[in-house]
Amino acid sequence: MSEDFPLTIGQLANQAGVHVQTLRYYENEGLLVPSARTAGGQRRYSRADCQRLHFIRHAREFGFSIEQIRELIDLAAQGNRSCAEIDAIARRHREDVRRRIRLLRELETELDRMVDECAGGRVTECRVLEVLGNHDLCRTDHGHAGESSEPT
Amino acid sequence: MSEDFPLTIGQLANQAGVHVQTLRYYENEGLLVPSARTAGGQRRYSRADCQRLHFIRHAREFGFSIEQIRELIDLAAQGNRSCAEIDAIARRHREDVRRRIRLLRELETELDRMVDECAGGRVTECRVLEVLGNHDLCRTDHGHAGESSEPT
DNA sequence: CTCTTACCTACAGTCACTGTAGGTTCAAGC
DNA sequence: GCTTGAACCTACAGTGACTGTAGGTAAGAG
Repeated sequence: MSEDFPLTIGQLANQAGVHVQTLRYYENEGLLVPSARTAGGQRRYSRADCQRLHFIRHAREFGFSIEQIRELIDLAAQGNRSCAEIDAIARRHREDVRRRIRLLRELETELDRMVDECAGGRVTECRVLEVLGNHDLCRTDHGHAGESSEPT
Repeated sequence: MSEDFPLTIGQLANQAGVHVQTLRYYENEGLLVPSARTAGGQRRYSRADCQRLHFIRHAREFGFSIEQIRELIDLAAQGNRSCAEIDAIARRHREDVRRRIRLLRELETELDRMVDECAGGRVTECRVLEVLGNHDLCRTDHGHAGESSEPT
């Protein structure tokens, strides 16, 4: 299952469960530059590169942005400093997640009312269309709950 | 406050609280084609156009995608049909919202553990970095909670 | 008739990838 | 050493729902 280091891009992608293009993208973004290349220009990833990728992937699963991960990696490299800045990034992200949950729950409430009140007749008397056409039928000021393009 | 119809793009944008470019984008997408243009080529929006925009904006606030809104408008135009398809779109969307809430709550749990356990010392002993570097420290299989690029 | 404001089209940028085209390198088998 | 096929390379376009910009045109007031 485990292969010898250094790994090719395909071996690393396979091991980490990401696409080859994703690794090239991370390199472009300066997150994961392979520690070597062959004479012919092919990427070779060391064990440290591999650990770094796992850190990046895990942080992505936690919903941190590429930019935040870049900051985390930069801060992590200065082991002697206080970890206050790292904590601040994580706390800010948690606030963001909480805010998104709040907005989505308001949205769910409105969707529940809309869907449950529709008696299922003709289109002309559809409650869903009625609610969408008239903001006064909403209980909460759901304002901008669903439309922002923020990640889940 | 209210202006006479037909409205210019700027007047309509102002009234609806969207950017002028957004209206041009909706036209490109076939969602809101103004019912007239001046001899010089400037857009003029009727009262019906205005109502349609409010429908679109409200649906966007509900988190429906442009594609879903296109379908809703198409279905709404066939007033005599059963509204089952409209309900289905709304129900599917509600399921999606619920799934996103579930994933975000798992994420919040992990972030809570991570942030709360960090004692705030040096970077080298930072719990946040430790958790991100080692998936075994997670309680749940948060897998793909935070990384998908779905809208809030 | 001028001036300013608002409008026009067309295109690039956002985010975190994903997909494609067209060409090159590597490692294995002969 | 040579051939073959898989994996690799770069560069660029596309996703969704906008937002921002450049360079030019129309409308309406004075």
